[in-house]
Amino acid sequence: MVSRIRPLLLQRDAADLYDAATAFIRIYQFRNRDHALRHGLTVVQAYTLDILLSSGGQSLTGLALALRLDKSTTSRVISGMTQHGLVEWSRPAHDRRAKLIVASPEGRRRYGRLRRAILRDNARLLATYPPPARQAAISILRELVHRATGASRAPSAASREARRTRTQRS
Amino acid sequence: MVSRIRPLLLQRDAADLYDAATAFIRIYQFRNRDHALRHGLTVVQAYTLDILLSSGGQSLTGLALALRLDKSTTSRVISGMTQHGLVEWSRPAHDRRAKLIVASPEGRRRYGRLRRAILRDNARLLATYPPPARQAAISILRELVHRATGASRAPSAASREARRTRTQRS
DNA sequence: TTGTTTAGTTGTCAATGGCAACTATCTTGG
DNA sequence: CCAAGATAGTTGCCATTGACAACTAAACAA
Repeated sequence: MVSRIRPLLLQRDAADLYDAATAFIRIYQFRNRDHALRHGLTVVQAYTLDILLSSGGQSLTGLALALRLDKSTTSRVISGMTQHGLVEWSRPAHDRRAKLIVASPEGRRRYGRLRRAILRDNARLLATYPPPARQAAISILRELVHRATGASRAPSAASREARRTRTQRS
Repeated sequence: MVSRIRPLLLQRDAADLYDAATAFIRIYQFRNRDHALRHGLTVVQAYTLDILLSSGGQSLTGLALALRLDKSTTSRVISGMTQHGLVEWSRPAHDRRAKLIVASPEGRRRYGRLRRAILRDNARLLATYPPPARQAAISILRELVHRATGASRAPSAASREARRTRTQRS
């Protein structure tokens, strides 16, 4: 069916991508976690604020989809963040079951500081690249994200939903 | 200390890298988790097997360092994996406190299947790139990992800080 | 109006992860 | 050799993450 000649090189690149991506993820994940903790946020809280700030506000269900978490987990996350004064919410007039969740000033401040710290790190990381190489790196990451989003879903309902929401958020 | 002219361009690229990396991490993380679960492993178990197989065996402390987990967590992970027949361990003759932990045949099998599944995914992802672009993507990822590893390690200071901050957080 | 669907919450369970306190085994300075 | 310290792992306790199921309340549809 498919060429017997194709594989070897592709196989090797696929393996290299796996190893590189794994390492990348682990490094950045831990780095981001350290940064978040230093600024008094957990990783999930930072993601939540990211989503709230870039979208201007979300329902709990929308948030759960964007975070790819269960509604129940999301509900508890928001409850914790409300207690810590990181988010605020109100009942939209047109649907009194729903919550409209937004970042509080304090949440905005903390996320802003966190983001700036990470950006400083990234700038240091990129500083010695020539700009075209920098942009190449970024656009390749974007491309991989794009492909992975479109392609490899062995779609649980959750993932399908998540994709839909994420797409319309951007 | 550094130039005031510190280019706007760099700022922008740093921000772009942040967004792209964040998206990349989230996508791959969830994809890997789905894959792992489908093959009867958790993410941590998959990483553990990866480390054990590529190193040929580890002490618990070494594993904890590689996984960046606390010894206690690692101990419990290994205990679970032992019960599930994914790893085996022995007491090295020269130190009867220590554990030498290795992957069991079953662990090897499952990890192998998981890895092959992910590689198939990656191959599909890369298939339509021309090989030089593929390799560029990979080497950029590697380079970023390399830089992040060499650079931003202030691990003890970072963790200490993080701990302190977390503690004083109400 | 009466189902039905939708938005969130709560109960329960398991896994993840950290810190502190503990046991058992080396290792070293006298 | 031996007491003191360092190391390797384990366990107790706690908080968070995460899923699933059962639930309440509000909105919607026939």
